[in-house]
Amino acid sequence: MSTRTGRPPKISRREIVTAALRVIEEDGTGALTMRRLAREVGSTAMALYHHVRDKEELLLLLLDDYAAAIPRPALPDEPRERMVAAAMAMHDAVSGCPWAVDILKADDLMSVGALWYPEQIVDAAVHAGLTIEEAVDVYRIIWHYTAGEIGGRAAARRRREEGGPTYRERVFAELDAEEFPRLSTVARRWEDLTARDTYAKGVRAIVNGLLP
Amino acid sequence: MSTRTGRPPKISRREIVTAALRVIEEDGTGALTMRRLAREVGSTAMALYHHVRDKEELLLLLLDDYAAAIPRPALPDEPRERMVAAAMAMHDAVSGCPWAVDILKADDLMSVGALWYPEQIVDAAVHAGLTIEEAVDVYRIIWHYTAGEIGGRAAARRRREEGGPTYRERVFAELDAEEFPRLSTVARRWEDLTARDTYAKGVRAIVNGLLP
DNA sequence: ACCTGAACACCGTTCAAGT
DNA sequence: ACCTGAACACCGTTCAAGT
Repeated sequence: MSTRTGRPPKISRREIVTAALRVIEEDGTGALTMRRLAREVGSTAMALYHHVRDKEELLLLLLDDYAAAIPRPALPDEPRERMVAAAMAMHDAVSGCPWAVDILKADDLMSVGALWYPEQIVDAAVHAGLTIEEAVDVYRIIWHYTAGEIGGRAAARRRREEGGPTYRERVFAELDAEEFPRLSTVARRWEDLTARDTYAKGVRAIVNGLLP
Repeated sequence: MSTRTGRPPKISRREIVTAALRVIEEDGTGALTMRRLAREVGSTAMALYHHVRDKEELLLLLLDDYAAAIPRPALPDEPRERMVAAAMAMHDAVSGCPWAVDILKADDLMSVGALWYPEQIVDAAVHAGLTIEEAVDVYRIIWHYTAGEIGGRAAARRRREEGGPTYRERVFAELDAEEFPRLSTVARRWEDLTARDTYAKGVRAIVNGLLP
């Protein structure tokens, strides 16, 4: 029997997390401030601190909530293909919330709700003949690659939205063909060349390069 | 003959950049604020805006300066080995300034001063038999992996310095062995397993996986 | 041309007080 | 127990004025 006393809560963690996800979805991760979030749940910024320790804990909650909600695809049995498929599913999941990379990378591992991906990758690697230690290495290499790819793409999009010539464009426009013979031949096509999605190609290379 | 008039400058771009690098070296990238930097050069925050457009341009200048100062290693002739060596040199260079990842990734390419690395990698890839388009893909995959690895390691170090149990530690302590059979067997060794430097292993895998 | 001080519009977070 | 308002200690940047 619950006999807790005191003022009944006006807002819940659930409400806060839901509102936070909505804010990010609508106005991007930069818009998620404690004050904005408070306004969103009809309260004050300081009330939030009664439900989450600080902003970092909030982001962690957010991530768990988000990750747990994503459906898990059926994976092929063959270990190689299973690793690639699990990596791509992980990539898709995190692509949906690029802000998560900044939280996740701190521990080079995902939140509870997202541990399914590393579990699958490590398990498949062991089935492919690696030791558990090697399998962990493989997972981490794949994760670093995934985090780098998503981080890069998120930053590129942000830059594109801001408009105006990027630093790279300025640099590439006056590239010295003597010093950079290869880069100068692709300078004008760089935008197109780098717009292609090469994630799968990279994952396959890593998997093929690391499995016996 | 220079006949420019007006008040003579008290501070120069050079001075600003040098001071900024010193601040970062001494107190980390988080300590680099316009106000702190101004104090360091004996001026006001607002005076800085007469020499750099905004903080982003300052960071770009910083990066160029830093990258240009790094000595370039001699690379082996054999294309595969050259790619690996160039990637590792790039990794070393950027490791020295993890803050650079955030600037660089926006354009998935480096500053002028650092263009040497992609040039070498792309060139070696072409010598290994790839088309220029494929070579650019390889470079980008390597770069994403490199950025992810450095970003992850920088974040891990930051976290370690802060002390206290990480989120991962808490999660791993109560990991369900039924749901995560693989991860739970390595949970207690995770710290050690992930402390190992696997960058070279990853780069070799990518190179071997992508070259014919 | 270059520098300054005051001010703007923000942050995350703490603290003492209210209900 | 939960919420509030005021305040602290910051940010990057703009603007009008000085030399």
